[in-house]
Amino acid sequence: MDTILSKLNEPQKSAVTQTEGPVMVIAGAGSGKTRVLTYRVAWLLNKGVDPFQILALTFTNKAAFEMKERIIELIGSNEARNVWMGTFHSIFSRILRAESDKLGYSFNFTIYDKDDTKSVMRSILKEQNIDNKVYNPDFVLHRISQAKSSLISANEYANNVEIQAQDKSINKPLLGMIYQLYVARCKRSDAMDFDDLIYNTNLLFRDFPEALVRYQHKFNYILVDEYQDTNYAQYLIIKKLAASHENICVVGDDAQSIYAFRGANIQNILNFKNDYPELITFKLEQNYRSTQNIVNAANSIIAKNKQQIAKNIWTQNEEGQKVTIIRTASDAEEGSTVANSIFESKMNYQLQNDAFAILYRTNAQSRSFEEALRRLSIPYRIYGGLSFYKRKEIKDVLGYFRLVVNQYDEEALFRIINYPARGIGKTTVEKLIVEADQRQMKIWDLMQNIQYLQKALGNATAIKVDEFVTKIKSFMVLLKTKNAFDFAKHIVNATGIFKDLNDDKTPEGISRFENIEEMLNGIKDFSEIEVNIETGETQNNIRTLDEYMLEIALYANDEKDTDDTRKVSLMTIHAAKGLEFPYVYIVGVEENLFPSAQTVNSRTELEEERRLFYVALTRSQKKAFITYAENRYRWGSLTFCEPSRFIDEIDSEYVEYIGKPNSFGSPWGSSQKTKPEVKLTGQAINSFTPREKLKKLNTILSNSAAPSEENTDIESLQVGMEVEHLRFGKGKVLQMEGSGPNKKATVFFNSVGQKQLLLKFAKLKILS
DNA sequence: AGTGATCAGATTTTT
DNA sequence: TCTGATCACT
Repeated sequence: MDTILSKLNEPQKSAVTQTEGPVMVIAGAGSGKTRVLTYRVAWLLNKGVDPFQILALTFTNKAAFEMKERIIELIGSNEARNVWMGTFHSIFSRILRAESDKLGYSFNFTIYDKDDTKSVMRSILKEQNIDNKVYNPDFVLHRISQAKSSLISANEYANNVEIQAQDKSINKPLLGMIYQLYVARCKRSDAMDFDDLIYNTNLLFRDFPEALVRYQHKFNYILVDEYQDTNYAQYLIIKKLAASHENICVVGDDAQSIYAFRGANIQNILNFKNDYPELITFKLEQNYRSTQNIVNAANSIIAKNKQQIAKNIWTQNEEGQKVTIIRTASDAEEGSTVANSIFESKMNYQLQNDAFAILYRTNAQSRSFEEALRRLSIPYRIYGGLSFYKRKEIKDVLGYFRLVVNQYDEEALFRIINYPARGIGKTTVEKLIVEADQRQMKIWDLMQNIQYLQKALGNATAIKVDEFVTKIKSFMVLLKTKNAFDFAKHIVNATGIFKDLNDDKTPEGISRFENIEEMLNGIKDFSEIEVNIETGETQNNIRTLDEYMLEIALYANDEKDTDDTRKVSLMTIHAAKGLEFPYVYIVGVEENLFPSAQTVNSRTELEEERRLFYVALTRSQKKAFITYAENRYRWGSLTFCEPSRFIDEIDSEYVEYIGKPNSFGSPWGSSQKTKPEVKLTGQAINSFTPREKLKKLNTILSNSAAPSEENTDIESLQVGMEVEHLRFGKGKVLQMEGSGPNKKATVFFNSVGQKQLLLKFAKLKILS
């Protein structure tokens, strides 16, 4: 264990070994936060603490998984698997299932995702004849989410004089009533939304003190990662659980708080000391990730924020290259510029695709980069966006799974009751809803009473509904006996979904079919690998589909990559939190996009955008690029864009500007400040001479092949010729393909073997 | 009841 | 540009 400690610096060491009492670790970007958390858990385990007594809350399930893997490596034992480690949502959903009867839910309660909640909300508004323009479903749901994160129940909301007055003043007096209806509707469906998982845990601990005491006793050591992003409801859970032993360690960085829009309360970290007067605070200020230039540039940005804990982030790393700011004419050019730049760096430094990340503010921006990367045949992977589990065909199949597990799941029921078509249309469903309402029954219970059905729907339709019910019931019988894979296969066959999609030979149909197959494969993997969560042993028990459902409900966003090709990463900055890449491109850095138009009128929101920019910049290890376009297609039409204020805010000492020769005025628009023109004074750490560097930039900036000396030569290049490459030395051309700017050559080099080169970039000299 | 066409609205970020 | 919601037609 001492060898482990030797890998830590002084403040890290203290943060790891101070296991008793309340501890707060303020960890600057790249200061080894994850390392401290990992080592702290390893340290506890090594001291003999029972893994079942450690609760470690992370921000994503992926982070939890990776941390467990590292701890296992560190202590050389699978014991770490038994640590209660995961997101607030996954850990407390586990606890809620165990205690579900206390709160009036069943063990198999469904977790509604955003699509489900939106659909619930839409149908409530429709039933109540409420104008969904005034009561925009997203707005209403956001409001309800805020209330739940502040532990305000629907009844409290509806009866609170102040809230009601406030809602009236924004002309939305019905919000309280809608909230009540929404809660009743979820309850009736035996379903919890994401906020309920936290809210109901609070209810459990409030109303069942013996349960609270049990968990207080169970979790002797509590760790919370990304503490700056917790909301009030989460904060209170932690506070209650830690109350008896106070062995609580929170780790975070106020400068990286970027989830206030989701209810995160930055005060949780700023006020932590008030709750625990004995608090010991450690600050991790040495950055191990980035070059000096990046650290300094990031510091100069974040200094513009008023609300923050004082800290001094520094690094011993090399000075590095300046942050390069690139102007392009359009979003399409932005895409090709970035793709070309990646291609070039790959060639020049022999880098892998996974050394690069493209970070943007909104998911919608990914398109131009996808297209440009595809044109250069650079593999990429988009994180976030439309995840696998959100695809229509997948949700349809999941609808069956869900209904079989929980028959009261109305969202699932409505989705599949007529898919594939079986003659139960919209009118029938509406009649069912009305009838169930009148008889004060749940829809599923009503559907089992054939007399009621006949009365409400007529004989012919009643039979169809009855057949549907019989089918679902037959699935329910199989659920407990078949393993997940066999069961899922049975469902897609018995319902006709498989045949339905197999018959569809359009490209979309084929892709849907393949997605279903992929899901079945995923389920197969699941049902074959059994890891006992209590002991960590693998067993041969069958894993049933309801277990699968529990697993995926909260993992819907961590889609796993199926092949292991190294790829360029494309993601939003939010999704990039906690990650690092050698080369980072922050793109679309324009006013009204980043910062986003909705945030520029409020100081707190603007500060959050600035923190977001800080997070983006501090993802980079070696080199950061910032790009913006002067024109961009937004919702179909071309709009003019101005560079973001954040570009101005970086201390000019740490940046270099690149733009095409400005044909109309200063490249900085009408900006009053004098801006440095193209400035290339950065002390390059690589071997480029300034002249080569300029040439490189020119290449980056040109979309079409820039005709340089080499390129004119290249026109005459043919198979069999001897060539010389700047980096690889002498070689022989084996093959040529493509034409114009996309002309490629396969060359065998004496030094490194066979390489494929895009002639536009490869600085080849013809020798013979 | 089911299908196809037309039109409006969307873009902030996510467990 | 793309998705979904609504409407008209079969």
